[in-house]
Amino acid sequence: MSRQPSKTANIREIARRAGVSIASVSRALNGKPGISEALRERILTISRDVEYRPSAAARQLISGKAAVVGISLGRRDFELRPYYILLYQHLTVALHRQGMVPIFFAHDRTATLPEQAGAAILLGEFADDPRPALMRSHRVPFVRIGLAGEGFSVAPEDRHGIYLATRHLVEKGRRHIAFVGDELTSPHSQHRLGGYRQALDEAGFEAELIDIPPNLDPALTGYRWLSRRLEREPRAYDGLVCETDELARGCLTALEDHGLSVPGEVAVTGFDDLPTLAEGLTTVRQDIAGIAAMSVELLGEAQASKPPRHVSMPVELVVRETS
Amino acid sequence: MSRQPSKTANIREIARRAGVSIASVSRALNGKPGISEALRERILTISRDVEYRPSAAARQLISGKAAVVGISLGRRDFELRPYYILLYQHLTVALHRQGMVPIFFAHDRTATLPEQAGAAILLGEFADDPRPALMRSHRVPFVRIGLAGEGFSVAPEDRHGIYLATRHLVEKGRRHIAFVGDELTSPHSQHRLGGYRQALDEAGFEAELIDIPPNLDPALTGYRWLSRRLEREPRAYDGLVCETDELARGCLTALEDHGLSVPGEVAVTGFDDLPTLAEGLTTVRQDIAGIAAMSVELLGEAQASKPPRHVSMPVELVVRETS
DNA sequence: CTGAAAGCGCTTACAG
DNA sequence: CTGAAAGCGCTTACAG
Repeated sequence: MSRQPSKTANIREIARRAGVSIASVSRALNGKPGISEALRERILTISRDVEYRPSAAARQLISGKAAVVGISLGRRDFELRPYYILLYQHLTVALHRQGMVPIFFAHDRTATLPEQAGAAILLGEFADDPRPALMRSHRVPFVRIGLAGEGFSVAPEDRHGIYLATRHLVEKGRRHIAFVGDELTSPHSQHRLGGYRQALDEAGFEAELIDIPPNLDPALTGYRWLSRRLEREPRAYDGLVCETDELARGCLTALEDHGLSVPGEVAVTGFDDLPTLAEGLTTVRQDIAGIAAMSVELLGEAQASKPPRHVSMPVELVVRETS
Repeated sequence: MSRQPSKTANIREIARRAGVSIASVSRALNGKPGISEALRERILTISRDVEYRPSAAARQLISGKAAVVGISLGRRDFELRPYYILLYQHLTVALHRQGMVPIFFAHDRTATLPEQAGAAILLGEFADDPRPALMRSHRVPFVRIGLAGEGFSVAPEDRHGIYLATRHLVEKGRRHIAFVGDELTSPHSQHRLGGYRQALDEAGFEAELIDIPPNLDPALTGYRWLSRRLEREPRAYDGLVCETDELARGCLTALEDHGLSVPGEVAVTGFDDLPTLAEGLTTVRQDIAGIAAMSVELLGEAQASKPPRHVSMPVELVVRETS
């Protein structure tokens, strides 16, 4: 906004400033061997100073195989959830910044990814997911988002986030705190559930789980489930730790329809901090843009055959009106 | 799948086959002047034969301004709806086929689009939407999806689709058919509502509208609304024409919870034919991939300053178990 | 009307 | 470790 878009500096400009050849700059930038550490450092610094952005076009032209990154969406239309849309959004931006081009693949189209893309980002992984093996057999470098595992991966601190939310409710004096989750046996839920259990253990309280069957509409399903529960026992809980903001919204609506005040009689927390959806909701914020950027960074490492690693992205408790 | 990906023919290959220079091929392909009609025809024929695909990378490299297309999402987190995700998916693929690169812009980030992209696709337009004016003032060619209007646009046959669904219920012998919509006063709803009214008029029945307030979770909101209505008057309707599959899902659940059989006592239709969500649901199918492809085609026309046009994409009634 | 050549920004053998 | 040069596919002055 403030600064001129300016003809973004290219490799030649960096070479000029560093007083070296463009070949050296290219090597430094791409982490290729055959260059001294000192020179690499100097070049990297300069490229940062001039806010160098590689030209996707040029890279693609050379590689023939365009710098196309296939973004493989999750099974069971998990991908049709708000959280993922935000992720897509940031992923397209983060990839473009690095001169890469995104193409989306519905889960059942992922078999065609290797022939159209040179790298992949896997979303919504599940148990026995065939995609990692597929990528390996086609030698497609990939990063997965959401779960730690073999190879490169990025995930928010699920466990810690739920731990923070639960402990927050304990500190607020809540004693009957239930955990509301969607398919609690899934590996993904396991982490969040773990954080809940830990906080309750520390407080010496009993855990109580509300396991919503996997569903396309968590808010509606959560609403119905909680409504039935409250009909039988209106005072069952004074705190609800929800696995997602959507689930929290469903619970909030059910509480309202049953005349229970929030946070007076029941406190509620969510997870994700989605725009609009999390308005007024105490929740755990994920840095979705950060996750996207980190994924792309790791993808670069994967393409450079560096040793795999998992990165855990920090989360943050955001206290609003529901607790 | 069947044919080898094969190194796609390039401009040089076409020149070789035609026995001319690559400059002539380029001119022919791009409709540039300075080439005889006869030669142009010959070259065009050959390029068709070899299924020539221009290299986006090379073109971008030259134009400097990359073929970056900003996809601007709608207001109020409309974009967080399943339908749009499918659209994004097909849009990324369609753009890539034409050598263009997608970047997503959240609605409130659209102001930054002109400096980052050379063209735009606008989704989820609303009344007094400032985006078209913004694009014009920055001379960014654009296409909008979802509503006819000035300039280029693509939309499914909303009106006709709902007309088909409503007439279908009439033919099935339904007499008390209500229309369930989300924010019925919006321009988008107007079209669908029009199709409903037309079919009822033809049958000589009374229209009845169920207007769900605009909401982040249509399924839940529709569920609650219908539940209350059914508590007062269980036999109020024998047919429900829903504006979207999501709304239909909410209604179906409400009917189930009230012990009403579908389609025995009440028939239900949706709109969109979303995967999983529309399973077993009688609905109106949109050709989302077709809409995406057409948008990209029109974008090409917009960039070439051709006269603006609106394209209406056909829809199709899909009869399943709920009617 | 047609062609030979330069050049877009980058990577990568090939020399040194 | 470092550099000069070729080349990815295309467009566009510049000559003819």
